[in-house]
Amino acid sequence: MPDTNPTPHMAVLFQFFNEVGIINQLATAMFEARLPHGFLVSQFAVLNHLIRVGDGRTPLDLARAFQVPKTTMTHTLAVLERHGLVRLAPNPQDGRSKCVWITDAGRSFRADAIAGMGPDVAQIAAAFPVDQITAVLPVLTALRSLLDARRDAPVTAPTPAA
Amino acid sequence: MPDTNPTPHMAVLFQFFNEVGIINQLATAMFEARLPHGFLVSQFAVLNHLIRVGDGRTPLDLARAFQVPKTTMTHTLAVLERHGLVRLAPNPQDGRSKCVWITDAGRSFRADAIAGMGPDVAQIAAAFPVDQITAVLPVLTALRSLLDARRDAPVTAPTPAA
DNA sequence: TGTATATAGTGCAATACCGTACTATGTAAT
DNA sequence: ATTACATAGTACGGTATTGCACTATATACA
Repeated sequence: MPDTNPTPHMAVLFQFFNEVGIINQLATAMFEARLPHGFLVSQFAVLNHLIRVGDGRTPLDLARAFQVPKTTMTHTLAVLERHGLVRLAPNPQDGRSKCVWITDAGRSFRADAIAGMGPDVAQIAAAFPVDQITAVLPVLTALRSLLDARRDAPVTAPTPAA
Repeated sequence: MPDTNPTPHMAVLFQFFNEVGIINQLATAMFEARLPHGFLVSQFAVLNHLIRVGDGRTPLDLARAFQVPKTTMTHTLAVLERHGLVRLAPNPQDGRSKCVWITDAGRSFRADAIAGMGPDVAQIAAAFPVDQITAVLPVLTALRSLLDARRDAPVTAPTPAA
């Protein structure tokens, strides 16, 4: 009978990914409660990114930044464009491509959203030592990089004749 | 003109939640690549939970454990039941409720899945100090608890105007 | 007992996410 | 130039997720 118990390493990683998943759900719900009804964090995140990192990027750039499939980004951008929060223009550098520009309405939307989230974040910061979050960030970033790199070169199942 | 820049605390928390979201996506994709085609981590996670914590629980217990709406758990359990991986029985303690039991097929499914994930986890453990993950876990758990508690008593602030 | 209220689960509809396949455009090799 | 191949974006379909409304059962209390 094979061993069906995960190794200690697996147990730690499972627990880690489990916490990560739950935190993600709770934080998503928290932030979405502060967005206008029907808007999603994924949409806000794109607007925020366009301001933080700069707009004029291509949809594919954005898809890579958020690690989502390009079809997902197409959809997200379509929603934002439908609401007038971004504008899609042809990419003068590449006829296949487009550039994403945030509109004034998009800037307002983001500013209002951030303002609305302020009290929540303040409450968290008051109840939880932000230092600890800061301390944890490098580990998360490093692990994210590893997972990202691994994605392009996953473990190849034991191929005897490789 | 109002300040549209997030506070330093907000910036840290945004970055944190962003990393958490991306790690969640990458880890989900990694694990799902090792599940039989079409199965999702959310389904595997329930099976894993039933073995780790014990089966015979109610759907609502499971929904709470994973912090998902009960309708989501209904759906996940329906998929698992359709594949014969869990069995739903009436709850003798409560006529409104049910009990979820994992089947032998469900145990095999979980064991196979964990075995399939082994090489990935081993590769990560080899390339990344698991000690750091272990060290980070208490912070995540504490923050998760805080978010969870906050969920029932959020900041009372004017909801955004649509 | 009877009535009001709370809780467990589900049906339904809306939509986000994402894989596949396709079009259009760019790039490289000859 | 022509051909082959690579890349950016999208249309479409399938499924997960989730809010709302509903049923059935439990609980509290008069």
